[in-house]
Order: sequence, then structure tokens, then C-alpha cells
Amino acid sequence: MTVHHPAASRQPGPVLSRSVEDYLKAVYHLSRHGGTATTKDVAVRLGLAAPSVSMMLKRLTTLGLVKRAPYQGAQLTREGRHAALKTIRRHRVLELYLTRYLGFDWDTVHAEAERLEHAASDLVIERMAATLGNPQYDPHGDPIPSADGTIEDIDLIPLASAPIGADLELRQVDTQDPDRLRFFAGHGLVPGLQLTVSDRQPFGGPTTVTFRPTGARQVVGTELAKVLLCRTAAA
Amino acid sequence: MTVHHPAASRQPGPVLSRSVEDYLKAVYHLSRHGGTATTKDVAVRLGLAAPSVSMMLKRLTTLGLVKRAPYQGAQLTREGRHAALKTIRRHRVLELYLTRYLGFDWDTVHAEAERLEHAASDLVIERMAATLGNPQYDPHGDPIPSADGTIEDIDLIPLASAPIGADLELRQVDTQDPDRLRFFAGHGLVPGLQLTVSDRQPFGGPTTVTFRPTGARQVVGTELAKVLLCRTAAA
DNA sequence: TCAATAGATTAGTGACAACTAATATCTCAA
DNA sequence: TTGAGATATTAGTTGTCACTAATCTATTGA
Repeated sequence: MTVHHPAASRQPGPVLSRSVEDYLKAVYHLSRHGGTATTKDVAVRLGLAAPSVSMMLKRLTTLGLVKRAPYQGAQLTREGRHAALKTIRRHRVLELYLTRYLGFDWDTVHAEAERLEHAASDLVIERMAATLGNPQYDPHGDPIPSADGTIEDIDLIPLASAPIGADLELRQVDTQDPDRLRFFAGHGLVPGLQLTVSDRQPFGGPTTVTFRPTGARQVVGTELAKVLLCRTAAA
Repeated sequence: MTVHHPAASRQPGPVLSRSVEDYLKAVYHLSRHGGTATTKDVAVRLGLAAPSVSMMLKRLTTLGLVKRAPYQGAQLTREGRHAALKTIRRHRVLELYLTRYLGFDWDTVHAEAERLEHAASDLVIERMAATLGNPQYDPHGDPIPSADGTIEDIDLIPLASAPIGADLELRQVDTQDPDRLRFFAGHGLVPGLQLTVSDRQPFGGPTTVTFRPTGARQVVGTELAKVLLCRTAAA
């Protein structure tokens, strides 16, 4: 009689379980820049065994959320992408709300949002978004999908591959690792920062940047420079 | 290897699944005023079939959260009560936060809190509680358990059985039904209201109350008067 | 071209938490 | 004291979502 559990009804559309939402997010992120999400990649990202992922991807295919051929990777269908973006919206609105109004730091907020995103109703999320002034970006600079499931898609370049001399704006910090995030925050490397690439050592060496307008200099190792996503600064 | 799921780790103590938390809350409420929670009562309260409850109560017994003899009812152990009160604290803090800061009405907030209470970490709850000024009562007047698991226990009398002439303060509205809650709010019957019992018709008839200091009169049917819990007004 | 290896899938299992159908127990009223 | 009806439990299934072990496929370097 009572249908029960799978996340106990949120709003319209078929209710997706927590697991399904997590898989959709993973496939979304992994197939983000063209290409497909392989079983292995999804397994690593979610910390699961490969067979579990294989099974689930098959199930998602029958649910029409994923397109996939065996032994090839998976991609989201229109419907799957829509569901993924709704979850990502919930996540990012929560991250911003928790940092703005409940005193969380950008390095710890991810884990909190990860649990709440599956439980918060659309109504709660929209109230939070309204309270925040319908923000465009979360604390890490990630764009927040709109309520109707569209997302900004600007080409950002990793600091690690930006040309020397370029005037850039740091837009997005593409990691969730608390230690890295603390390091970035501690050195002023947060979204919105204006900087100029002043030097880079060859053979995968570190990049040196100059903050504008202060002129402060900062050396950034390659691994870190890869997750600092920038766009060319407005003139 | 990875232990996984059961509500994905909240804080110390063994992590309890969403289901277990719901059962503990149900047993808590049903055995609240002495007595035990029967299988049937729990089943009705949670909207489940009796055999499911029977099984789960057995499991909770082996987990040491519940004391029970077959065919008798169940009661919480010290440990079970502690867990229940933690969940209830989360629920009530959430209810108050959602009404205060996110514009929810007291009649709709229950369902929202019901889902979030299983996902919000203790840290989130404590931040909310601090923001609210460590409140004592939720929007319905229910006492909020303290973080260490103690709860106020004042004897309240239902308006339906208060003596005529008594000066009372409405302390708690003991229903979650949105329609009833809207009715109460629409007629000023909210926690904190000072009133005098001015009349009651015999044979289970309605109670008439006078609001202090305004003198406004209100007739309340027996069914509703049973869930309006009062204490004698301070002199 | 082919074998080694990395990756993917199938097969079989287990925990959790619900269900229905069948059976057992309790309680109360005649 | 007994039997009817209410309540509780046992037995057997189901669905979800994880796991390991075993097998299959694909790719790639010799």
C-alpha cells in the first residue's frame, strides 16, 4: 500500500533514492567535459566496488536516466542530467547557506551538504536561495544551477596552464579536500581574486602569481594550480 | 570494507538508521506517560504493518535500545531514550529554525523537520540552536531536549479537563495535523496565550474560554480541547 | 597477431526493512 | 470456563544496494 522509503517524497517527479542521486551526480561530474563516465571512475569517486556500480548503471539505464553500452562508459540522458542538476543545486545552495548563516567554513561544508542535499525539500532550498538573494555561485565558485535545471557553462582555464603575463580572475576552486581548501583560504586564493601570472618554471614546475592590486606574490605548485580555475580578467 | 549507509555517520555513538530513529521516537512518545508502546500503536503511528514492527522491536531489543517481553509492549532503555531525545532535539530545533528564519508556518514545518532530522549533523543543529538563542520550546510549545539528553517534564493539563474558572496559560499544542494547527493559529490559540475557562457543557460538550486580558471568548470542541495543554497561570 | 593486464560484468550472498499470509496468544464477555 | 475477536508473532517474499569471487572483454605492447 504505502510506497515508502526512497527518500520519502520530495516533490514532483519520481522520487529518487539517495544512492541514485549520488550516482547521477558522479556521472554528471565525470562526463562533464565531454566523454563518458566509466564504471571504474564512478566506483572510485563513490568509494564503491566496481560490480556495484555496474549493476546500478544498468538499473539507471532501464530507468531512462543514463545512456550506456556495456564496456563503454555512461552518459546522462536529458532526464538524468535534470535530476543531477537539481541535486547539485540543492548541494550548492546548502553549502552557501551553511557558510553564510551558520558559520561553517568552506573546507568543512561539503560533507554537511552532502547529507542534507538528499533530505531538504525543494521548498527549503528555494527559501534558502531567496534568503541568499538567489546567488549564482557557491563558496568554491561553482555555479549554482537554476531551479529549472540550467547551469552556467563558462570555459575556465586552470591556473597551471594559463600563459605567463595573463591577467586573470580566480573563479572556481575545484577541490573538496579540506586541507587544500584551508591552504587556499590561508593564502588568499579564493574566488574573485584578481591576479597576474608572473612566472612558471619549466617541466611542470610551480606557477608564480601576483595579486592585483596589492602586488603580493604567491608561488603555487602544479598540483594545486590545476584546480584553481580562472577566466581572463574583465578589462 | 566500507561500512556504509546507515545514515552515513553523524557523530559519536553507534550510527542509527533513519528507521531505527523513527521507531525510537514512536516508542518514546507512546510510552511517554507511563505504560508501554504496543506493536499495534507503533504500527499505526508509523503507518507500517504490525509484523514489520514486531521484527524491528525484537531487533531494537537485541541492540539494547528497547526493553520488551513478547506480547507485552515495549519501553525504551536508558540508551534508547537518550537516542530518542537526541532525534527529538534535532526535530524541534529544526522546526523552530525553519519557522523563524525560513518563513515556514507551524502547520507545515513538521513534515520538513521529519526528513531533515535524520540528515542534519549535531554541529548543524547546535549552530541553529545557538542562532536561536538556545531556545526551550519549539513552535508548538513542545520542550526541546537539551544537547545532553534531558527534557523538561512539567505536568500539563488538557484544556478539555481543566476546571471551570481556572486561569491557565496555554503551553503546548499537541497535534501535528496541519488543518488543526491552522485552525488554532487562526483563532489565537498558540502557546503563551493566557486564558480563563469560563464554561463547559456537560456530557463531553465544548469548553468556552476567555482570553486574558482582551476578554475575547472562544468555544473549543472537546476533541480539540484535548490537545491544548495548559498549566495554571503564574500569579 | 596475440597474450598479459586492466577494466567490466555476471553470479551468488548478505543486511536492512518493508510486505502478506498463516499461526499463535491474549483478553473479555457471555 | 470458554470461545470470539483483537493483537502479536512466525514464516516466507520482495526490493534496494552493498559485497566477494569468478568470468569475460578490450586494449596494448611485444
